Amino acid sequence: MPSPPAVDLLLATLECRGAVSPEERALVRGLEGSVRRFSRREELIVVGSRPVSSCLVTAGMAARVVGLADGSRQICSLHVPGDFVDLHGLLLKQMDHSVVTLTPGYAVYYPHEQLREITRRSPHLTRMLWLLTMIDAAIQRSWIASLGRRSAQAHLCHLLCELCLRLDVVGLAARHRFEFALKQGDLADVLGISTVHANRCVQQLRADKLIRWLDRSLEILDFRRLAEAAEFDPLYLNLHREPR
Amino acid sequence: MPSPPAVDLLLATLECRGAVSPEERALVRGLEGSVRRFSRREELIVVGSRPVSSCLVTAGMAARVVGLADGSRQICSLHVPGDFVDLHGLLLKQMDHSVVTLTPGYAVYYPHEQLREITRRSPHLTRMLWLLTMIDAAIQRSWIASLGRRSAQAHLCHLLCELCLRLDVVGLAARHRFEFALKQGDLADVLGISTVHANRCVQQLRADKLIRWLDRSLEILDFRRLAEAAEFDPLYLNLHREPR
DNA sequence: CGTCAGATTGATATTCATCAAGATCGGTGG
DNA sequence: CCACCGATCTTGATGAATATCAATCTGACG
Repeated sequence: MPSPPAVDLLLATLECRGAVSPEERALVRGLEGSVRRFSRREELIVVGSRPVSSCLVTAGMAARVVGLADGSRQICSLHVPGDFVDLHGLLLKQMDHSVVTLTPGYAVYYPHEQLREITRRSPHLTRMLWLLTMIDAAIQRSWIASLGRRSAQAHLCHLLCELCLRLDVVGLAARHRFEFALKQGDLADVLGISTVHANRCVQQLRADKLIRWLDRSLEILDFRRLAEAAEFDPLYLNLHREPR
Repeated sequence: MPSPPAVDLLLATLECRGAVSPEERALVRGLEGSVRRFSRREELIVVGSRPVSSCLVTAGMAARVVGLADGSRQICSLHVPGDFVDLHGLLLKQMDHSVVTLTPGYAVYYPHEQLREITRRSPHLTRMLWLLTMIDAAIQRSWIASLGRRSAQAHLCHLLCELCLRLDVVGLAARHRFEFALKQGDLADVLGISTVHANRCVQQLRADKLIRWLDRSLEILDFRRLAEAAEFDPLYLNLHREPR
């Protein structure tokens, strides 16, 4: 499988949030990144490094990871196709966390110089890139709320609702069904719980007939009930076009 | 007590992260905001609203809050003098959370139009404002790591280390001593635990002679040990000037 | 067939929540 | 001045959520 068209994914992600003019579209299409194929458990970006390019996922899933001294780790964001994993590296010079892959896939690295050029040429595109990083931050806030105040069970429901909508933006979640190739251990590192407990939460969702999850493919059987269990409100994903 | 000079605080926050040229300084000094005095438990920004200005705290402490249906709430960021609480409102149109005050203080509201004008006139200042929002996001990531993988005790240690350094940037934490007027219930909403448990964690820090906390004033008695207990690494706060 | 990673299950231990009751303290009306 | 009040802090007892440890089970694959 070759790498999916990176620029189309990026445009889909942008256009879901606001209008993109033909000139701006041309600017984005002018980006030239280097494609990288990855397998599971590769380090796309290393903590402490000073990247000179930003990494867009085009297939598969990656995660930002903070490692603790006792060997445990916390995943502080998940990235699906169309996501800029480290656009913030354009501003923050030194990485305070790593980015690792959770599944096989593809990524494209765009040199910061090209992105900076875009910020010089188009204030509106600059705002849209900034907006992408702000949506990222909004997702992090919702994760904080889940970690702090939701049960592990509700947290898992919330996560699945979020992923389904985010994948739908890039056309990867038709009929509430999407590829979900995480190991349960990775899921535990997202939810901040043990692998054993993560497994029990998954079992519960299966028993409640809320999801079907077999072999890397996950289907949400009843989105409404899942969203209710999680008090899920998609407002924070900014899935509506705003006037410029 | 009158409102502290807002622009100086903002400049201190910016200059701690990078150089500001005289012209840029003039641009910032040209900002005209409206001052607001607040007491505890006021809502500076209401969830669901569409702000037309961004709010800079100049004295006291404010927090972004997500409320859950069962009446509980999670604080997903704390804001100290010099912090733009909702700069992201410039990009994200509708607020996905509220901002409430945790202590009395002052805030200044800058109309988005003025901020947008800055982004038109100075690409470098734009990047610095963007950087501020990115530091905010980095702090949120570290909170996620604490919520997910640290004990409540270590989480509290980490929080106090962070606050001490952030307050030091604006000169409000000389000799590891700063005003900390949160109620223990608010602290619990930061840490994602119950008030009772928060109290026990505080007691423990007192018993270990790591802090003294009396009457709104908190002193860190042994920063090094506190940082060790938390595995605190200040890298994420970006407290070093980077070349433009 | 043996091996290995991952999923699952059961038993037990820790952490933290909840409930209830005092203790403390500043403010307030009489 | 003093009794009272509400908010907050503190402490103890008990229960629920989650971690940890240890097996077993499953399927992919050399």
